[in-house]
Formats: sequence, C-alpha cells, structure tokens
Amino acid sequence: MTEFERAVYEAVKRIPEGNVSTYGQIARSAGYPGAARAVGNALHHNPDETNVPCHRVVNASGKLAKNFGFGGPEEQRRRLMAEGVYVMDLTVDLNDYGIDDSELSKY
DNA sequence: AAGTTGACGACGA
DNA sequence: CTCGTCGCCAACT
Repeated sequence: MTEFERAVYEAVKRIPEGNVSTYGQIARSAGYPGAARAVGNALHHNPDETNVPCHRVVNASGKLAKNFGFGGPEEQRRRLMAEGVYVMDLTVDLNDYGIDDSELSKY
C-alpha cells in the first residue's frame, strides 16, 4: 500500500451517500491534483479493502467506469441506484448528484 | 533505469 | 454530441 493509494481511499470514503464524485476531484482532494488517471489505477487493483465506496466515483462526464472490477458497470449502477442516485445508460447527472470540491476537503 | 499502461481530463475540430 | 490528441501521474514490466 503506497502513500498515494492511502490518500486516494481516504478521499473516496469522504463521498457522502447519495452523491458521486469524479476521479479528478478525488485526486485533488487526496492532495495529488492532476493524478486522476493514477486514481483510477489505484482503485482498480483495490476493489474495496475497507469498504471504499468506489461505486460513487465516475469520470468527468458522469459516465461509469467501463472496466469496473466487481461485475462491470452494471454492478456499479445498481449500487448507485440503491443509494438514490439515478443512473441512465451508465451515466450520472453530475449537476444533480455531483458534489463540490469543498464537500470533500472539509475536514 | 526506461518504456508502457490505464477505473482520466481538457480542448479543438 | 462524437471523435482524435495531448497532457498527467503513479504503478508495472
């Protein structure tokens, strides 16, 4: 477990239920602005470990990860729907469910 | 040590 | 809106 990964998971855990965040947003919140790509990588080889709500993380377009590691985007979609986040065609409306950077860094 | 890879992002056409 | 490119960063080979 690298320091970078740890920071990423911590950031992901801060996403409130019923909301979603983007990789870039997580990267910033974790203290690694611009490392959106690396964030995705980290989450990939780390399905959950300690209850990390990785299903609340989508790309900048609100689109779900196409290579989600549990059961494909389908599983991610189900989880989001279960939290009240409506997902249409594997896409989330960030204008409604997306959160502000301040919501993640307020700690 | 150097090059490749990938759950990404911003921008221009 | 849909590509195609280029830039990014950390992990992996």
